[in-house]
Amino acid sequence: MPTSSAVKPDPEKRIGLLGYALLGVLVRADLSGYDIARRMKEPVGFFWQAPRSQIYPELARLEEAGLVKHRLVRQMLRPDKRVYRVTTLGRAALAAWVLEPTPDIVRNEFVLKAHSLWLVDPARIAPLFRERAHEHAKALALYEGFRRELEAGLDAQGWPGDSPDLADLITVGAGIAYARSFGDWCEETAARLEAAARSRLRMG
Amino acid sequence: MPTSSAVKPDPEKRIGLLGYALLGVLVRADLSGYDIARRMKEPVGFFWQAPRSQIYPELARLEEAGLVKHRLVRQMLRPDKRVYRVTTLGRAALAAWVLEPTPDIVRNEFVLKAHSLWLVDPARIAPLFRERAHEHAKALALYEGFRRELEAGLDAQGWPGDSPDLADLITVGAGIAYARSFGDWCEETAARLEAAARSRLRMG
DNA sequence: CCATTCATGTAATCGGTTACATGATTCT
DNA sequence: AGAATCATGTAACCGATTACATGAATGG
Repeated sequence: MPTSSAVKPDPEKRIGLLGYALLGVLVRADLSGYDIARRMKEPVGFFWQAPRSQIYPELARLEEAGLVKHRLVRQMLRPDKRVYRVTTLGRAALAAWVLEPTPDIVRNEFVLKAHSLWLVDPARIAPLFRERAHEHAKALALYEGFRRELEAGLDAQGWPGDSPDLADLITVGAGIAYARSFGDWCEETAARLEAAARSRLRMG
Repeated sequence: MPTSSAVKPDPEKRIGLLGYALLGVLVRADLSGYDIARRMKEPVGFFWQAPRSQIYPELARLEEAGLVKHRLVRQMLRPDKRVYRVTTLGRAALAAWVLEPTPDIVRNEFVLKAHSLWLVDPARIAPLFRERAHEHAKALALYEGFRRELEAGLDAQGWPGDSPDLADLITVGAGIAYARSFGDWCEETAARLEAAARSRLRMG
């Protein structure tokens, strides 16, 4: 019998990806849960999403763990709000997590459908790919606009220092890579399916 | 007061993405749960994953819904197994799902980390991106090998008919697009971070 | 007048991960 | 002798989605 005494693996609450996502938003600016939710839609939502119902309890957990703290901001025309700030401990935890190894898990519903597309008349699916290509093109234009702004800002500075600007540039770069490559794939696929539909017609 | 009588929204069990993922594997060949699990790792796992603990109960649910059925295959040197087959109903459900609209949700842990990379010394993160670029390059070579084989098979056939070959080609195409574009992004980012590290050195 | 914004949450449910449990056979 | 393969599952937990609940102020 070894010295083990049925120890529970981890009594201190471990922080998950959602927690780091929120910390990543909060290190850039002090925000209320509501404001975080907005940013989890718009810039951060391009690579990570979280609804309010997930954000509020997670903020409480982060505070319990000492990674953030809040102060009450009283307002008269709007409801009072809790504004959160990352603590030194929280900042250190986030920085340490960045250097940890990252598994590469891909879960793509559209590709999952593509895998079974052979069950369906190609003439009926081709438009779905055309449409999707169009959406990616719109997203691409948006991201490229963001990137131009960020590049202008960085050129003015000379070098980034400890501001998040370089990280922002890198992040939109990922969005651009995604939108462009999947957009191209959608168009290529649409073309292939249209060709398949034509040869089907000829063959009866 | 309207005519509503607090009806539960859906008494018939609704099938989720996991169910369609399994159907998509099973329409191609009759398999045991164990064999499905293997394919959920290797070819399908490139865009959708599922462990055995998820697969076995889901197969039972699919059978209850009449979308698959199984027969017992007795073996003498190996344990007996249940081999599943998709029913006509299951095939129709899968085909219908392919034509449904698909939300575009991206959740990328590596990009989430990149968003907070400005908290860390660039000289320490650059290698992580170099490494990741290398992994994508390896995956890319693998996928391109698959594609060559599939293309050879399709050229021989002339046109795809009702076989999954064209869908396979399209699916590896997505893998290639992903591996190439994220690989390039990783290299570009590594270069940028190395440059940032150098200018940091100069500035002290 | 109705929808939206600001602001906070709870509850129920579903989907996914990790660990546990068993047992013969074959490979190193 | 020990690890891996074939074959089936269960249980506990965690993370994420959807729906519910409240209430003032502003904009169309």
